[in-house]
Amino acid sequence: MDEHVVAEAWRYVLATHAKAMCALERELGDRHGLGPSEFEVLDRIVHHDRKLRLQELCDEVHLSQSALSRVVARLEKAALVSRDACSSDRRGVFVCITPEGRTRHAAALPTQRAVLQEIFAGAPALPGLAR
Amino acid sequence: MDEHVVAEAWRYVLATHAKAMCALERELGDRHGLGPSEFEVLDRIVHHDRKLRLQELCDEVHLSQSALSRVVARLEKAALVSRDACSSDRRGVFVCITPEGRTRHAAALPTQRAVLQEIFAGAPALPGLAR
DNA sequence: GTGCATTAGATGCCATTGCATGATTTCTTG
DNA sequence: CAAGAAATCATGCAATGGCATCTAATGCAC
Repeated sequence: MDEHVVAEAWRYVLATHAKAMCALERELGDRHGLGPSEFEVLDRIVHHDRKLRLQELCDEVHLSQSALSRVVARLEKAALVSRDACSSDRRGVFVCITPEGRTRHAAALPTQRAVLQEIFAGAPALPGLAR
Repeated sequence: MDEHVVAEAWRYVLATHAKAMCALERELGDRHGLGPSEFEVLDRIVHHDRKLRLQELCDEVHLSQSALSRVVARLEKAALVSRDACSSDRRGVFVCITPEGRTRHAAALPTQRAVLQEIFAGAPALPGLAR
């Protein structure tokens, strides 16, 4: 692939990621007391609509296993999820979203959508995917 | 813009950023002892081919002013750049790349290019930009 | 069943980052 | 010129992340 195109694509990814992450951190944090990672985890659980093993979550979020472990720990401390033992494999841990977790996620979702909308609307973003 | 398209674009940005950053960190780190931020700063200076004010750099890299200050401090400790006083504005600091800095950058550049090439070749990436 | 490799998840440690703030210098206003 | 506002860069601090490692549980080979 042409080197110049790669460089341009990389600059686009870097810029978009930086802008979006920064905005998400600010908006989700100020408005809902959630970090992007916390929201992401809640979002994945809501999306699947069932309790998930930590390892399953690990495949879906772009975090190391250790970072995910800590995010879940923070969420549990905030009572937004609970960690339940897995009866079939006692090493495993199920992460269950609590009612309060659902509420917080539902409240934060429009904020996240709005931020991303804003970012990607501003710059045509991904012309190839955008139709 | 369609909500689904935005979500897809955001997933693309997240995934590409994570994969590329991780690979860059590994390859640049192992092969050349540079982090992505360090390389980025060297690259910007080489690109402009002159000494830059810290603030100018700040506009070009996606780092906070404080993070940039520390990256430059690390680069200085590694003797890859020098911090020179700015005579016209004694608050300012010029960042000059050293000969060794140029050498290291030149050595690392192909690695960076190869990593990005690999990432963006693997998945067609940005069809809209990719031709 | 015993022992060894493997897997799941938690944790110690360290590096990097952003925010708030500090110190110094420059600019602006009167 | 004096005083306060603004700009530039450095630094204290806390949060987050990854790597290596630890513990516990499972699976595999014999």
